[in-house]
Amino acid sequence: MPELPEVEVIRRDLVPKVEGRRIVEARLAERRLTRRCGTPRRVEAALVGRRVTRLRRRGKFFLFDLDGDSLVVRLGMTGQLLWWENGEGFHPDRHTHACLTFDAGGVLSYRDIRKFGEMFILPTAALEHTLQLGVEPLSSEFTAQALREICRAPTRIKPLLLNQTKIAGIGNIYADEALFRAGVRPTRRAASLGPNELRSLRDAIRAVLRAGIRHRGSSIANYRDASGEPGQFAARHRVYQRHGEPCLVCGTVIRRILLGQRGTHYCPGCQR
DNA sequence: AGTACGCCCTGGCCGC
DNA sequence: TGCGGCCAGGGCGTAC
Repeated sequence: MPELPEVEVIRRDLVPKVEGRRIVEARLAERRLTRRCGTPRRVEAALVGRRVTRLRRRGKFFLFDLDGDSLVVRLGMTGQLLWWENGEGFHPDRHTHACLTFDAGGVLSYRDIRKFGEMFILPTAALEHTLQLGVEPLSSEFTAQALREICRAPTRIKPLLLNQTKIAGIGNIYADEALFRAGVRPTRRAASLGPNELRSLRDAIRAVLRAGIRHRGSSIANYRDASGEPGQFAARHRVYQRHGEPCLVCGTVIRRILLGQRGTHYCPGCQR
């Protein structure tokens, strides 16, 4: 499931391929992709002939800037953005829902088994207002003080970390891993966290996201990078999907509970 | 305001 | 071998 690190890995791979390139052909074959706004035909028409000036990331969203407008891509649970140099080896299958051809011949395809992802176009100036995303956790704005403000809420800490309007880009895997590294139980009320815990959690969030990027993402289910390769970070998960196994730090059996309808993994020994 | 729950969607897995 | 049933879960809408 692509979260901030996976999106960032793909973005970095794609930057040298697409930045400065012009889109010569666009095909969207799935109506659901544009459900938030527009239609497949309108998005296709808005893409052809446009040059990608920059490829940015905001939370879990890709932003392909097109000189005034931006193509927004979110991968949902099973989305993949795959790059095919000169179109070589590209064969769309039943899960390939979109395909962009660039002026140098490269092809960017969008594949999504469960169709939870989306793809639409907005004026660049409207992005922030429309997407309603919180602070970027890897930016300098994400200080312990910023996290303290976010945590002034009666909610439990884990659902808060998953709230994209508070902090952008954290999903189920990195929330569980960050809480483990910070020694904080996912069921704790956010407002009950002390200064040391807030600092520790802020540092843990940044460390785990950076580690995820360094190891090219977590390949649970079907995450693949732009070249179709899996990431290596899942082997370094300390709690996520390790329930029933001993904690690597204290040996206590990792537990799995439901929190906000999400599978939640934690160590009862290390997390208080 | 938080929290619960259903929905979307498909492949993988389980039990029979 | 085959098939029904269940599960995962990001984000959103609805109800309480």
